[in-house]
Amino acid sequence: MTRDTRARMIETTARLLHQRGFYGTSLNDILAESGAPRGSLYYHFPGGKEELVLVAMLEGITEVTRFLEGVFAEAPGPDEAVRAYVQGAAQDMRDSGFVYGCPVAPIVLDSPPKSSALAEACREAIEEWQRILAEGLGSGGIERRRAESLATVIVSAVEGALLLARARRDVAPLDTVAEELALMVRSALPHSTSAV
Amino acid sequence: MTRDTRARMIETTARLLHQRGFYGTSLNDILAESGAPRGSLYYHFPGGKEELVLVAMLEGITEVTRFLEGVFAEAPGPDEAVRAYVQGAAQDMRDSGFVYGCPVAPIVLDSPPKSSALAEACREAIEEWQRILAEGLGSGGIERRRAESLATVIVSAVEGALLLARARRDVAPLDTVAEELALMVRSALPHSTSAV
Amino acid sequence: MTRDTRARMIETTARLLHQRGFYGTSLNDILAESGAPRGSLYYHFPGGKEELVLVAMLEGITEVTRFLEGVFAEAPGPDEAVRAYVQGAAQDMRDSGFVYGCPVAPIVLDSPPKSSALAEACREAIEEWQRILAEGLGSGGIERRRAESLATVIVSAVEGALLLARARRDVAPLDTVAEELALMVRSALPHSTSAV
Amino acid sequence: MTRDTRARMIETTARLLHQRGFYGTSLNDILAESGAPRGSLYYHFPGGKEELVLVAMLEGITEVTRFLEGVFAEAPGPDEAVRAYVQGAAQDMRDSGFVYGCPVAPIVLDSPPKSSALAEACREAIEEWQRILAEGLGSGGIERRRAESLATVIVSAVEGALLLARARRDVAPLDTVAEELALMVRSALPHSTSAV
DNA sequence: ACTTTCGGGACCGCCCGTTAAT
DNA sequence: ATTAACGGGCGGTCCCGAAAGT
Repeated sequence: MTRDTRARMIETTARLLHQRGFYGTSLNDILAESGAPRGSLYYHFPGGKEELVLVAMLEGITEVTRFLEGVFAEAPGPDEAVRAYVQGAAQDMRDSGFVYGCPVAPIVLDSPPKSSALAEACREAIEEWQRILAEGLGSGGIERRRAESLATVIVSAVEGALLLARARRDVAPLDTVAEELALMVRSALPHSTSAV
Repeated sequence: MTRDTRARMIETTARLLHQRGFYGTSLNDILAESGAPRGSLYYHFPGGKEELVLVAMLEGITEVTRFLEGVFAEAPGPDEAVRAYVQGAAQDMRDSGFVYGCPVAPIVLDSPPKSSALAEACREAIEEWQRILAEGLGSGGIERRRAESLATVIVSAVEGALLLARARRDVAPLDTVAEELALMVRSALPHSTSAV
Repeated sequence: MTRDTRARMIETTARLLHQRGFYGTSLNDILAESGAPRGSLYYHFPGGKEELVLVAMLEGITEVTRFLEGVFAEAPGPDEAVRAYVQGAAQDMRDSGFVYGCPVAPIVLDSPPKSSALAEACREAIEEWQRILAEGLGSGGIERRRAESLATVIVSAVEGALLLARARRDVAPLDTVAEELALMVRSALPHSTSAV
Repeated sequence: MTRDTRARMIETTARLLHQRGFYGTSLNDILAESGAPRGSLYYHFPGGKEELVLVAMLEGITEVTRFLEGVFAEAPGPDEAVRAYVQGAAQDMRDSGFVYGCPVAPIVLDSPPKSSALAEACREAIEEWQRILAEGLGSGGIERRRAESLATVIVSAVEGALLLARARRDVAPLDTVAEELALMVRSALPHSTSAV
């Protein structure tokens, strides 16, 4: 029961963070939706809201990281890996009714107070994703510096496309970005003939 | 004095929205920082917080739109226009101490309630920016469909790069995105030899 | 236009007082419903809310007083006069959708602050109605002391029956009270055989 | 301590409702006078003001109901029971410094919004009192229909006399009504000689 | 290990009244 | 006779966190 309560609180928190950000997510809502009593929160998360949010965000980050590692492990080439990454994000969006996007974006834009821990975690998550992408592109033969630039563009474009998709309630921007990023990566590959 | 009070409230609201989003921006903060009394708020904005936020956001949107139109009018080519656009965003970020990003992003991610007006305005702003970009790219000779795809990627990448820049408190992601997007546009131009 | 605005404000105030009492009636509501601008209120009623309420209440009191005088002037006997009085109140209730009751009751029960003027007016209105009733009954031959007692009972029963009628949204209590009070008065008449 | 805080809030609420009605009774006043912190209110009464008011009113209603049942159980006859009932009301008025009247009257006259629960409770309380009175009179030998009519008149007259007493800050109207109602009931009793 | 109850401050919106300018 | 623009305090609700009590 203990684990259930704790896990349910984390899940609910993650969802509410996506929907309404840090300040828009109230502990009361979390408690009400997860069915946990008030006291339990401070038993499981003595650090209060910030700790709970951090844990929920870290779980989301880990999922994204795992997924990103997976696509590079499984895709036939870097361009296909990137396409799969973006399409995975699109799927999450669609499946969740345009709620689930990037787990760090809402925190970054709300910039909660006393948030060195939260802000740090956001920064590190983004760096990790960039690193994985850069390595994946590098393995495909793209020169290191270029790969890092492309990784930055890819992370940026996906973050932005998630935002556009949510605003339109339509995954079309993610589809478009998936194609263009794949093309961009292909163009950067060493033996590419750059056919568009 | 009238204009001053009203204008000051809008300015303060815009800044706080960038810093902490819709839910993190309290009317008390706005009133305290703009030095306006509570009665004035509901005189100038009978619709309350939502109306004030809408007005502040619309002003920010207009600024971006104007700037975007300007870069295409003045730059020698579409690739340079895109570079100037992203560099303009980078400059705003730097000048504001990593506070000012996109005026619609915080609203989209907070998805305020009863907000058809706010959500609609966000959607329209993004479409407008995409339209301006697509037209600008089209004028440079890029085929219409491709221009629209690139416009989506550009808007997405800028949105995302603003988020990355904020997370890192460093405009490097915007610089990188500026270069890569310019390159991407140049590659799409008809007489391009696509040299990378 | 002046009279119109002023008169409309008074009317609206009277209605809102009946509906929600002194504290439940806001100047904003009055202004909104009467279509008058804010400044007009303090031009016509420098004393603010309390003065406006006093005026509105006094108009209502005068109407009741006039009606009460009328029934005694026109009815064939005191018992019929009392019946007509109560039925008049019932008609007001019904016609107004169970909004209009006694003009002083909401003020008495809210006991507004600094209200010597309002409270005094309520007290005087009640005394006036009792006086008219006592005189009317006395003219019918009922001994003076008894007439005064009956007047008190009649005013009380009507006040209470208005409250019951409103609570039930049904004028039945007023009909019942009309019959019983008429009977009570007839029983008190000198030549009455007290037949029921 | 739990019971104390909750009970104190209810008591204070009841008193303030009598004094100033629903809209004139602020939660701030209640909290200040009962010494309870804000959080306790929404813990004990999640429904907010309306729930607190409902509970306070129901307690007052129960007291009246108990008292009414008591007078019929103890008085030698229906007329004496009615006299005792009215005198009980008079005593409450006097003892409370002309604050305590009927617990439902202030709510009925303020007709709070969204208040089906409150309005319903008022209606039911009045019906219950009428029922008790009608039964008590019926037990004394008064025919059922007449007893019901008299019950309506009695409840009405007491409600009204409480209002008159409060307006005058004098229980005289209640004394008068006590005598006249007792007389009225006696006249309606089967073996009455109807001596006045 | 977990819950109940407290604590008080912040939220946004509305309140009534005033002022300076017509 | 009316208006625009304050002025600031109070409305009910909800906030996050802690304490007391199992």
